[in-house]
Amino acid sequence: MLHEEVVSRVRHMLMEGEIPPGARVPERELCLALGISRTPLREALKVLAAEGYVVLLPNRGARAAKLTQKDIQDLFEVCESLEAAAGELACQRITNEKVEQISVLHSEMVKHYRSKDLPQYYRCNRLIHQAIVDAADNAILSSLYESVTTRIRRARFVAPMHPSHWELAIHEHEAILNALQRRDGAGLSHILRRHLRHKREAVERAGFAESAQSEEKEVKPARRAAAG
Amino acid sequence: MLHEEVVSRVRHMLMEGEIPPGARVPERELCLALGISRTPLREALKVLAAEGYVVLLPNRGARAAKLTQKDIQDLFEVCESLEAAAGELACQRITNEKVEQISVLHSEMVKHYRSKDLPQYYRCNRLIHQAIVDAADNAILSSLYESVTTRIRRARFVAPMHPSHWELAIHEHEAILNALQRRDGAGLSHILRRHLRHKREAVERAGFAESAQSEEKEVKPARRAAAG
DNA sequence: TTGGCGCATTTTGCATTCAGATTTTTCTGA
DNA sequence: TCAGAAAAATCTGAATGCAAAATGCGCCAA
Repeated sequence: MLHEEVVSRVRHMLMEGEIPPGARVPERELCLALGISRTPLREALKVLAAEGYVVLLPNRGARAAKLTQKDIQDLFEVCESLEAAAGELACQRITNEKVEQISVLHSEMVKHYRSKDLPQYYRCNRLIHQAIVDAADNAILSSLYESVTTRIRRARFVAPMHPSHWELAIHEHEAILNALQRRDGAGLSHILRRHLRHKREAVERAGFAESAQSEEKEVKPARRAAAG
Repeated sequence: MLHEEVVSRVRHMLMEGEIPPGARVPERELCLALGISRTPLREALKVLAAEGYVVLLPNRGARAAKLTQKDIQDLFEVCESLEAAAGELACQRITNEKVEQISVLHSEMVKHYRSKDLPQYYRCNRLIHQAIVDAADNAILSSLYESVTTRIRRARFVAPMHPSHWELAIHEHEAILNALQRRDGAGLSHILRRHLRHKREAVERAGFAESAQSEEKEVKPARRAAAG
């Protein structure tokens, strides 16, 4: 099994909350579950620590990193800057074909919006933002964006999404596509920022209750009830 | 020896060019040199790969990552956005004491400029930029900035710095301090961007000759002329 | 002389093992 | 019954060992 395979699988577990934030990462169990020995798992944990998914306590193993409200705020702020930068650069560098591809994705997304298919809508949404970032043709930017959005997604705000916010998001996406077609870097940058701020506001409204409680429990069941 | 210790030491080696870009990372030798076994070294290499300092080739070990002109361009672009974001946020959040500290650093830097003490000048310069980023009070931003600037510094453009550019940099720093004191986020953001662009231009002018040659050697003596 | 093939050596990736630290359990005494 | 201490069990961090892959070389044929 490749190291990267182990890293993704464990990262996925952390993302999905199979290992809840603050909980110890059970080395032994994971080795059993993945069918590997401790060596590659520990290597993966080091990488995940560098990525910010776990924290390593000397002689006390690894714990799944907590995502505080502040962490999420920080991630959103950085994400906003990265997207804004991507918008500026994308307008300078994007090809007509790429714009066309994004346009197609956009139509598809609107279609899913009309049929209120949230998962598919999210999928298209992600692909569009990803495509814009990739169009900036900056590998560093892409990798940081990937890292930041993944960590944001870890917070799992699958709130049902208020209809008014959803509609607003669609309108913003129209503006995004429009700015991209006009190669209006400043405009795209601006609208991307606003778009993400709105998302963040929606997320904060929806997420507060949920994350407040998970903040409380000091997650340390130790004996019994390792993961339900 | 702590894992982090190993990571820093090897990263330092990569930064200093003791392991030149593109060269294989000799596991065995490094173990000897650091007095450790392969296990912690390999863990460190995984982390450094995640950080982008080395690339891991399956069953072929690790190689020091190359820094192409494109990589440097990408890093500068991202760095610019991060600093701009930091400037905006810092103006909203910075305390008077922090501004005062930066002001002191600034004076010190000007002093070193007057006496043409480049290393000390660079030191103050770094501390000022770092302080502004830290004043943004965003842990994610700080860590990404740290990572990006470190990687830029790896390129080692210790060009003697043109007097005209140096003077310009000082003027820009005056403006930076001024914007910070006025809490002019937009202004600070703008001047930080311009400042970094100028640095990048200077670096590109100075660095081209140097990096062009190191670009050539395919650092892979092995079979001779693998990609001549 | 040169190009291709096969074998020995080296290197990589992972499992296993070992020493040290930590946590849990048990025992003792009040 | 309970607090504190000692001992056992567990867990972490690192070294070593082993199988598989890759590299280096030597040989053979054209």
